[in-house]
Amino acid sequence: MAVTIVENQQLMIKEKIDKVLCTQTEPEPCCPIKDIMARFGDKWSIYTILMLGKQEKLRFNELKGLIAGVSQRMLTVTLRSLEEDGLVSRTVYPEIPPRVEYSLTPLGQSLLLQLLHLADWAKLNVDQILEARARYSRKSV
Amino acid sequence: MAVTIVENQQLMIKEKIDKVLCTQTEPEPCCPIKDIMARFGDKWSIYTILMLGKQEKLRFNELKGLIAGVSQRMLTVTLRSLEEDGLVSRTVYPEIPPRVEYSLTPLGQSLLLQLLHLADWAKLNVDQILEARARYSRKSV
DNA sequence: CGGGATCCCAGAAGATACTG
DNA sequence: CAGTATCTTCTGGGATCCCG
Repeated sequence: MAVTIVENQQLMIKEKIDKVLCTQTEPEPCCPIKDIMARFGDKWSIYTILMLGKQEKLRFNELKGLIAGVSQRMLTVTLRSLEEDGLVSRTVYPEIPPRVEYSLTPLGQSLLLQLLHLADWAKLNVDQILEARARYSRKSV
Repeated sequence: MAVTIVENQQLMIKEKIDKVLCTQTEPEPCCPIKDIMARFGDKWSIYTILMLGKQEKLRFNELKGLIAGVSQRMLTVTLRSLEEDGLVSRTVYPEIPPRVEYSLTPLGQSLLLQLLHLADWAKLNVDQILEARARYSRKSV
């Protein structure tokens, strides 16, 4: 019956959730999602990854030009963080003037794919969300 | 040839990225990802969604008990935000003492599925990331 | 019980100036 | 050019008090 299929799916979802939550009550080792989300949940990481996904190799100021509104400090911080996690690689050419090129690592590329999935969801549902917001603001008037 | 297949895939990815970035240089209407990420990129939204995914209906203090470390203010703020976007529904029972139940809307459930995909990626790659971090910290000594 | 409103602080983000 | 250093500003979030 359709019901049991649905129920099975629900069960699988719950199992997955359990695994994700893991030892959430404990202080430390824990939660992959939260850790991962913290990486690219910030304001600039996503754009950085997307830009590098488009262009493969980019120098610092090229990136800065492509990401509207980012300050050079925040771009530095963002790139460092991504480099630290092995999502972005940084190549310094010891020339004068100096040249530094950034690109996605294979790991970074695989994350990009995930982000694009998420983007699909977002595009698919953005109207519903906007509608919900409008409804909400109307209600609270 | 394999090469052209890979190239085609790359092309599709770049097209997708273009769509996601859309008019990123313009100030306003823009970027679904960023908007969506801003919703659950914060500290507590994910946990809230996961918990409601597990339990269907939860009262405020039940939720507070399940999400380790959340303050009542932040839980309130988080729930309001999720409700505003139509991801969580809030049902008030006008009793004494008052009772309020929260649950995921269909939209929220579909987001949950996406988050679980992301969690799969995270679990699959968490070791690589930790390794990269270790390498990075060793390098900078 | 389930929050709303207010106050306050630490740490994140921005602007600017300087350097190898 | 690609940063680092420093200063300031802003915001997320905790603590507390209150109400229906």
